[in-house]
Amino acid sequence: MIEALNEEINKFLSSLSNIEKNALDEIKKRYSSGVTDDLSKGHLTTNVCMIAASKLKKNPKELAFTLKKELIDSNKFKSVEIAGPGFINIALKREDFISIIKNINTQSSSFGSSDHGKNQSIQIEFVSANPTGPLHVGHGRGAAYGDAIGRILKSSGYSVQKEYYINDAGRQIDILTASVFIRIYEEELMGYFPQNAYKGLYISDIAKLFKEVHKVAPLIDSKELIHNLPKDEEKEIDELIIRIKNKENAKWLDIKSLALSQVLQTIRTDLEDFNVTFDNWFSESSLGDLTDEGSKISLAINSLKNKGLAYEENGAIWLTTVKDGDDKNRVLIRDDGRATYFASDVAYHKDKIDRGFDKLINVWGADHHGYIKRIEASINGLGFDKTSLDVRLVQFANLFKDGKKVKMSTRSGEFFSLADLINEIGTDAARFYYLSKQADQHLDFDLSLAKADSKENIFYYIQYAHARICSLQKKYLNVSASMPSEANSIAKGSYKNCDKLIHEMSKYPSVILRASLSLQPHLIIFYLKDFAHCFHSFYNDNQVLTESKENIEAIIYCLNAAKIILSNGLGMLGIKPIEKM
RNA sequence: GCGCCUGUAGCUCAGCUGGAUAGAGCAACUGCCUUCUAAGCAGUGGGUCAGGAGUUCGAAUCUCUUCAGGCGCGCCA
Repeated sequence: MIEALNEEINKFLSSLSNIEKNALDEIKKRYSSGVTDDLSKGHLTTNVCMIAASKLKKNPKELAFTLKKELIDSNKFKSVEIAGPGFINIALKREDFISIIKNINTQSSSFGSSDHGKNQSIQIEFVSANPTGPLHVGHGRGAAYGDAIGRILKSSGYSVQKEYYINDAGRQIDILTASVFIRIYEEELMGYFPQNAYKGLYISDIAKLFKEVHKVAPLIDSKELIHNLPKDEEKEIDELIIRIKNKENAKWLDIKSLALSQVLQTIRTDLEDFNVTFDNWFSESSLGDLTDEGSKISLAINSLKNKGLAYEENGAIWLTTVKDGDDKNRVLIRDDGRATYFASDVAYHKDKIDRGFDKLINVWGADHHGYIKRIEASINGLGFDKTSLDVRLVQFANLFKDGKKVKMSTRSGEFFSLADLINEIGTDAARFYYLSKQADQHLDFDLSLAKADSKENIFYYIQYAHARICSLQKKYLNVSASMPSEANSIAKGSYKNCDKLIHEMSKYPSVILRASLSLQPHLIIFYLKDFAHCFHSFYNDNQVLTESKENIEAIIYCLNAAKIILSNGLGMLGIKPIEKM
């Protein structure tokens, strides 16, 4: 019915005298019509008169008076009122208001979806954690967020691709490989273990597996490998890596290959358990090498050089990023000839754009915010529109258990992994609490609360509403052959108590649209909380199953719509509704 | 020092491209279970939207500024 209202409003706007086309277009763009906050203001409301008034320098109430008359004359609505500074509030005819129930039941799982995206292609890159160990709870938030906005955008009519970028080419992978190497040759190396190697149990597991699948030949010279290494922790591990690569290259490559595939498999499994899947896994190493002139990384850097944006200084190759607002220019190729992580990233983003997406979304940890300017500069430099990239920052989540903060560090091996979290509270509750606050804000994740059977656990509050409806339906089907398909007594007005519930349901599509435009899943959570409250209140006021047969049918039909709302809303968050508590 | 984010009820947070009396949960206090799941409902109290100035019909929302807190400022990834 909002469409019908807007149609009348547009007719009204066009009929205004002395209106320029520009002004008309702007008013049409800026005004909004929607569902009222609550029934005391009618069903629908529009601010068009206030918007038009400021544009046309007229009195909003005068405009409202004229519009009101035309809306009444259209005979499409039950009543029209002017309110406050110039709002127009509309009450729908009973049958139009009630039609929302049938609408939801008919559209069912697709209710709330739209074609707003017009099938534009969006690529979302998220998680992309270094494959050096299992995912921790910090990664979980990015995973939940990226996956949720993927689901929301898809339902809003976008063609979505979800991608994981595997940083499998850098120093971190070398450290991972060295860590496994040391565990494999623990005895020969006489228990030597550098400070900066990864200490997690999974390293030993990979070492053990390696020994099972490969014939482990003895080291050529174990003493030489660890003899007289630098004292500095960083230099120590780097020197060790160089020595192993030089002296034991075949073993190094075998170990690296197994370590990487094992860690990636763990990550993939953890994500699947977390109900997150990717359409594409993109490997950094596939960007190739600087020594290969035809590689993606060489082509990207040459393109920047040819445009005069990359220059040499102090033996390194730099990209001018300052003109795009960066603090300083950035190094692409180090003075020793190796590419930086940034160079790979430039090539990666070029590749993404070359693949033809209309829009790219990167979900990054908030600690990377200083990185945005330079990547935008590189996109600009490559001749693309930097506004096609939207970087969404996700703040770290602090985990609290029994009132104490849980620390996380991959290297020390002491961390609360995503898998631990899933074991502790389950995938759905974990996703729910990750998404319960704006992604770019700090989140205190309280494990005890997420598990609690108490009122303050909003996750169960919402699920409880769904379960209660399921329970009613089950009881109804004990005495009836099939689910009802009409809400006659509500339509006739002989059962009015659920109007508030219906009104609340009618807000759902606009909530989804708003969440998709702003990429904010938490809006859905807040809506669901309000909606669940509305349902619980209704449930408390009515003894449904003792009503007349006609009323029972009408209410069960109506509550099925409510169940669809809850189920669809949770579905946007990747959460399964609970049928029984 | 520069940049980004944040400051709303005792606590944790919502608040749409500026709109109607600033909302919710928890905590506190009152009530509601012989009836569909009380993990529920109804109600009461609680606010100078950090401070100040500006923009306008209208500001928690936009601009400037002060104060307070967090994060980032590598030829790391």
